[in-house]
Amino acid sequence: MSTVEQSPFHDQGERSRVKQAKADAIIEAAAGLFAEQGYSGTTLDGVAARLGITKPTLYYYFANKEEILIACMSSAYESVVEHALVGAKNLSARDQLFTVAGAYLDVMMQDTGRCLVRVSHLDLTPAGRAKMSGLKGKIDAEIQKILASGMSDGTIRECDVRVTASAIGGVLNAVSFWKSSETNARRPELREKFLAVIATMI
Amino acid sequence: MSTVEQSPFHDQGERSRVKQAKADAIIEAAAGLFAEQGYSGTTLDGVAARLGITKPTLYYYFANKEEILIACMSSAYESVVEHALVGAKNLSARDQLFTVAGAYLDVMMQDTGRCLVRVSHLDLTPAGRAKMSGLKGKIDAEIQKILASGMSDGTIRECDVRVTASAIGGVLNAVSFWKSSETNARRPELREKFLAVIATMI
Amino acid sequence: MSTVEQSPFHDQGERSRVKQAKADAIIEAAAGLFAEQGYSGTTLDGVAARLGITKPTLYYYFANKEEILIACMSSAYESVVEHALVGAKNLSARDQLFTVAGAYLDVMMQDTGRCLVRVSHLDLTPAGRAKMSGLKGKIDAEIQKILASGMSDGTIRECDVRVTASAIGGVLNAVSFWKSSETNARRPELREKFLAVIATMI
Amino acid sequence: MSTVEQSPFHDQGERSRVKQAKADAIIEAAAGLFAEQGYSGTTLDGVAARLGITKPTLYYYFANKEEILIACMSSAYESVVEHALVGAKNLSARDQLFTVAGAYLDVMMQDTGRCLVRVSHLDLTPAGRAKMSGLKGKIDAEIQKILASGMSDGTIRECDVRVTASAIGGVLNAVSFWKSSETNARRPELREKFLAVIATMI
DNA sequence: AATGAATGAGCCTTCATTCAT
DNA sequence: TATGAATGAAGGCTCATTCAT
Repeated sequence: MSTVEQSPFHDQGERSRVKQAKADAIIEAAAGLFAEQGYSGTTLDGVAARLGITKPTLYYYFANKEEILIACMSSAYESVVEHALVGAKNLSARDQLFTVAGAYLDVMMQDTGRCLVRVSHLDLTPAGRAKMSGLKGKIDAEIQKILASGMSDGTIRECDVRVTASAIGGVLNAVSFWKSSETNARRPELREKFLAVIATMI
Repeated sequence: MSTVEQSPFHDQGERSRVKQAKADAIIEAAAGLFAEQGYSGTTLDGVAARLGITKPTLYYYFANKEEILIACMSSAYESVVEHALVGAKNLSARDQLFTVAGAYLDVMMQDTGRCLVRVSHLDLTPAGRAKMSGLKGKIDAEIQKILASGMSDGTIRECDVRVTASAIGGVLNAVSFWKSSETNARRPELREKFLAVIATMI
Repeated sequence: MSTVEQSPFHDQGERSRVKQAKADAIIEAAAGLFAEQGYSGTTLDGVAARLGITKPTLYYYFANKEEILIACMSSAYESVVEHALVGAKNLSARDQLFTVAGAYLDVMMQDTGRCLVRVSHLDLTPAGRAKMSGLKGKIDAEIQKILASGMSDGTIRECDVRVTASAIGGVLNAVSFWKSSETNARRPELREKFLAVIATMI
Repeated sequence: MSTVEQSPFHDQGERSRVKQAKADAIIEAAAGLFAEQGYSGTTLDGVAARLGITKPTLYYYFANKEEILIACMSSAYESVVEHALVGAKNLSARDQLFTVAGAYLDVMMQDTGRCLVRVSHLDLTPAGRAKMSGLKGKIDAEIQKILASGMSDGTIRECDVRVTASAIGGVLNAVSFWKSSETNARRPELREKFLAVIATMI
């Protein structure tokens, strides 16, 4: 209609933006179902139906079911990494840990995050499992690193870093089992309360 | 009760004892596979193969695949309940919590316990899920009760019991993700270290 | 016929000439893939990719996948007919047979010809199968006719024409299974050697 | 009923004989369909239906569709090898060739043999293709060997063995394209006539 | 003239479950 | 008590084909 506002042809950016948006919609829909019904309990027909599209269309955006799950999980992990790194500099180790934990908690109260815990890594092929374990490992390693540096700068008490990191991870994962109706209603409050628990642990 | 107990034929008790032993073997084998490969990644053929029997034989001992999983999970839960209740009287709330947590940790370092966490409740039918949630809920409720009484008797610090119980559960679950080779080698040590973490939380 | 031929706009002739050239390119690309991977092993995506175009574009030139295969096969058959009929008059029946066989051998050492043998007629719909069987039948009938007339003019020995024609067809088809690297390198030699075999048969 | 005639339990031999018979029935049914409709035109539902069983049952006898095809092809090849080797000793090279060719022709007038030609090796996976090419190669090599020895003992005229073996193979394959109604009715006659053609070639 | 996007149709394969023996 | 054999049910994936642009 408006030949001035933009080229009559969708420019590449626009087109790929739309495509990305659709891929994101698939991720969101799939994550919701994975979290509700588990991975093997979720059919691609179900995912497609939730989006009002047909199953083969999913294959236009993703290679297969596992890729969709990996996209869900990656999206969650990336969200943690992204938010955790912003402004994480200049902070004491203790506060760095709160930053990471807070980011993790936020994600764990969303469907993509819930996939991380509710869907077992065992549902992935060895290749996919390696990929996801890599991401999970990065966060775990980051937490261990922070714990260690906190023991140096005195902001975190002495502990076995592997055990403590594992325990902290367990606490963070715990939120994902709360009913989404409750996490939706009390997100900031739960975030603070779980952070308070973490505070006692370090 | 039965004067026929010395009959030359296998009496009921003997017969059911043997049957129970075989059922236990199935549970053990299945739990191992469920923990290694996930629920849907485990086939009944695989379970049977591990036992050197054939698939239909499983149906002589269990109604269906889900029943086997439920038996695994129940076995784990019962082990917690059993060990946690022994001598849990007369203890301070704080020590009661350690008793329960310790029992839970012990279980979580075995295959049946690992099933509790590695197999998602989403893999169960609504009926089975309700049953398992009931058991899980009992333990969670017990922990909450202990926390509350601990806040009364002063052995546990003030906290939001639901959040804290959830967090403690998360920590306990975390052990189940450790490689079994490591938990086998360091079981008592890890038990103590994780209990130490719990100690900081309450 | 058309005075408009020098029009500044592409005239019909030019336009269809270009279109025909593109259709030929599709035939060539498809024939190569059909010969390498079989009919059902070849996807239209693959054909398009080999040409650097996209799949729907193929539908501008051909109604469907089968039409492309039919075009490949027809192209091969026509090449035989064309070359076999040129100067086939005035020859002895024996030499007419060599003419046809030689033309057939030439085609069978190219991709379109290979399609005739490597792709089964069973991959065609009944309609397409009838069409192709018609062409194949024409050549077979021609060979039978030549054999019969050769038995009359004494240049071909007595034989069961149907069986001999079938056998000759078998020999001709055999070249299509030679690796194309070898037929490319030894085309004239192989042509002569196979013709020599035919010579012994008649 | 008769406890004497045989053990009350099916003995292993009997059981596996029945199983083999069923597998053979599947091969026969599948070969017929593969020959009629091509490999990709044949569905396992179709094969099962022809046998009055259900699709999954096929998987009790064969690992997958390709294995069934391979069994068809192998059965045909083995039949050739088996019949060709019996009494092939002590014969002149020329007669050895007739023995092999005759065995091949017999097979090519049956469904399993037709699969060898009507189903393209391109429909097989690389692994399966290698296997089948191996068998095909063995027969081709045998023919070449016979041709060579025939050139030595003077019973076969001088020729390019590779080309001639290829041509002979082509002739033998040709029978498989004759309508089965006709090959069924004229089997011995066609056998002789095709052998007569072969006789002219060597 | 060409393509991005979407879909209909279909097939192979897997597996828990059953049943006759 | 145990198993060989068979099946129902279902899901992932592929691909030729269409259509709006």
